[in-house]
Amino acid sequence: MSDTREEILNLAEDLIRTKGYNAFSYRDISVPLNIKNAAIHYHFNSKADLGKAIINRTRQNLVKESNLWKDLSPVEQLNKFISIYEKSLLRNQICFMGALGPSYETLPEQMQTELTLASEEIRAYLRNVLQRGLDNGSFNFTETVSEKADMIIASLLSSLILTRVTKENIFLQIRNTILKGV
Amino acid sequence: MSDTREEILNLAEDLIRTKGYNAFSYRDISVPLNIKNAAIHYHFNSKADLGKAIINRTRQNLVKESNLWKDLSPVEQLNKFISIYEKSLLRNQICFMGALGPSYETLPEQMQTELTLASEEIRAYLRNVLQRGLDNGSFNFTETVSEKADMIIASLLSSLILTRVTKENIFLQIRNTILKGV
DNA sequence: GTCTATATTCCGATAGAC
DNA sequence: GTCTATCGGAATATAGAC
Repeated sequence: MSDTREEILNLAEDLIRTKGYNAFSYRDISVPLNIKNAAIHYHFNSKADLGKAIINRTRQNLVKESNLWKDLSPVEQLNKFISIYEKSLLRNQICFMGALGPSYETLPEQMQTELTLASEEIRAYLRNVLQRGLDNGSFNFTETVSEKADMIIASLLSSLILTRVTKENIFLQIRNTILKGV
Repeated sequence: MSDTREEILNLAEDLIRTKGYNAFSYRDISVPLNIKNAAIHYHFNSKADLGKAIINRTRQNLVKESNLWKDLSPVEQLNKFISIYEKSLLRNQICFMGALGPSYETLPEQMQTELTLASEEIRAYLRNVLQRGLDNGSFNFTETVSEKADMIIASLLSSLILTRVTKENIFLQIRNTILKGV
């Protein structure tokens, strides 16, 4: 992959996760990268293609990372999962689901499809971690695995949003509560 | 307040909570209401003023509703609080915090201020309900009141977003988990 | 692969008539 | 209070030269 293409993806992802899909323009990419908007269109035919590529790359990243973690204990894997959100916080980003989900109805169909696929993969991954933790006795909770997974994902997603709005570190509180509850 | 002004507020609120602040235009309001965009500008000088008025109205609604509920038990008040989100779900809306929070950095300063004030009021209200439930023995949890309140708000906020993206009723799962945990 | 130049459309906002 | 008319700017996208 060309450097330019990757730099466009990196910058566009940051823009989506700080400002949102509908609030960034090609200008926000072309100026910092010192290129013209025609150059962006060479790499991505449309803004929708660019958006889709970003979600798809994130999906692939989860596959890669979960492969790297596959020999870790469920406890360690849960910590790795939570640390993804912590890294976002340090970059003043929210997660891509929290950034794109609220404007789901306005997204091009190909982005909606990609986003829904991503949500299924993330939830399946976490359900698997939680089930194995229950099986080997390192986790202990009364909710179903599905309920617990969705609760963890939901609270982490919002923690990044609420940290922005409240100007308090809601993420830290949420992480504490999650770890107490498994 | 004139009918037109209120109809603008109602429609704009729905647009924010279905599409987002940056994704709706005056056209989305003027066409359904059969008015011209100049008429909207008569009632609200700028889009920022309109956005601020919507958040402010929501703040006042919470004050009014919590006053109506003030003699209910903590358990009943928690159910009323959760039912606010359920009503949003039935209208295919997300809550205004979930709609505006992700694009916080792009909002006019007066909307940011109003939104942060709203978050403080909502959190304070729920903390109060939870504390009184602990005091009279109807709630039982080990987290701090502040942690519990933020966990509940965060999970409800995300439940509406995730219900859209996953096309499953995440809200129902989240509500079950919340009620098991207090 | 990147550029210049431009097409097209839409946006929020305002002036002034009624 | 609502209208017509218009301004100035910004958006995505494309054609064609280099």
